[in-house]
Amino acid sequence: MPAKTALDPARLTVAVERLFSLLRHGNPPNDISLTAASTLRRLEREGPHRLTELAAAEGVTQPAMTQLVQRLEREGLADRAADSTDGRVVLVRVTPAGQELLTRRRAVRAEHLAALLVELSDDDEALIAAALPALERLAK
Amino acid sequence: MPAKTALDPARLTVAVERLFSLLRHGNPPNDISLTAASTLRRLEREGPHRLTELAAAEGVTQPAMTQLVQRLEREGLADRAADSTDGRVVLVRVTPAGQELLTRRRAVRAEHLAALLVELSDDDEALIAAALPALERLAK
DNA sequence: TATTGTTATACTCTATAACTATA
DNA sequence: TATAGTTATAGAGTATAACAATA
Repeated sequence: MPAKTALDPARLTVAVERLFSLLRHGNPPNDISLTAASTLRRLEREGPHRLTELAAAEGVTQPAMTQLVQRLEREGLADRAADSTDGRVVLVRVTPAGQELLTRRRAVRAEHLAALLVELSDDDEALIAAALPALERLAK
Repeated sequence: MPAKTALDPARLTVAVERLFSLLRHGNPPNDISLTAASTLRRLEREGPHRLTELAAAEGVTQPAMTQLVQRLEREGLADRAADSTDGRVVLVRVTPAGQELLTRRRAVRAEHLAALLVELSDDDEALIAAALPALERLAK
């Protein structure tokens, strides 16, 4: 049990970039974007949001979120509702089709990552499993 | 030391996506793309490559790599050389400016990640440090 | 006036299809 | 013909600036 192990941020950064790239390239051909997936997950997890809230939460501009929601709407993954108390506000919601896509996407990615994991030693897998909660806290 | 800890691929996938997103949003405004960075790193690590090799290694199409190299060239981060034995071949190389950019980028990201790490407990940091080599092997 | 959201415009990044040049 | 690479075209995804509607 190491008391104070040095963690090299540059190495972790590169590892995260490479892992993400690997995961992305194992995607189904028509996978949605990172922001689209993150937005749908948020809507699933936390319920309907205003457009402005979504843009801030996802770290994109308001126009970018307008367009993202338009794409999600066009694909039937999200829809909009009016706010009864403020005529300016748009409430974005995930649709059942959007929820199904998230479920399917999780299954595909799990499968892909599982395929990568079989090439890893049990020890390595155990180390990653042990660090996963810490990584989740780091990712906030 | 757990003998057989279950590692949930879906959780790891989401953690990687969120970490990547976090790292990306902490970037300097004019950061190069994931593929551009990965390509430059490869050229720095392994020396000059053909365009086709780069495209295959980075998991993008040949036209996409043509355009990426054109952008890198325009920004002075890479250049092209002819192959003396095959007139069709283009050899792509990282320039000194490209190497400097990689160095600077590593420093910036390290700083950003370090800022995130101060909010993490020493135990969590140690767990991640312990898992880092395994993550690097997973990312191949 | 301030807030919420959209429209206009431009650039990066990617893909597929069609093409050119060399082997 | 096959291989290496480019050009043409289209769409996603992002940004900033200007605008419209509501509060």
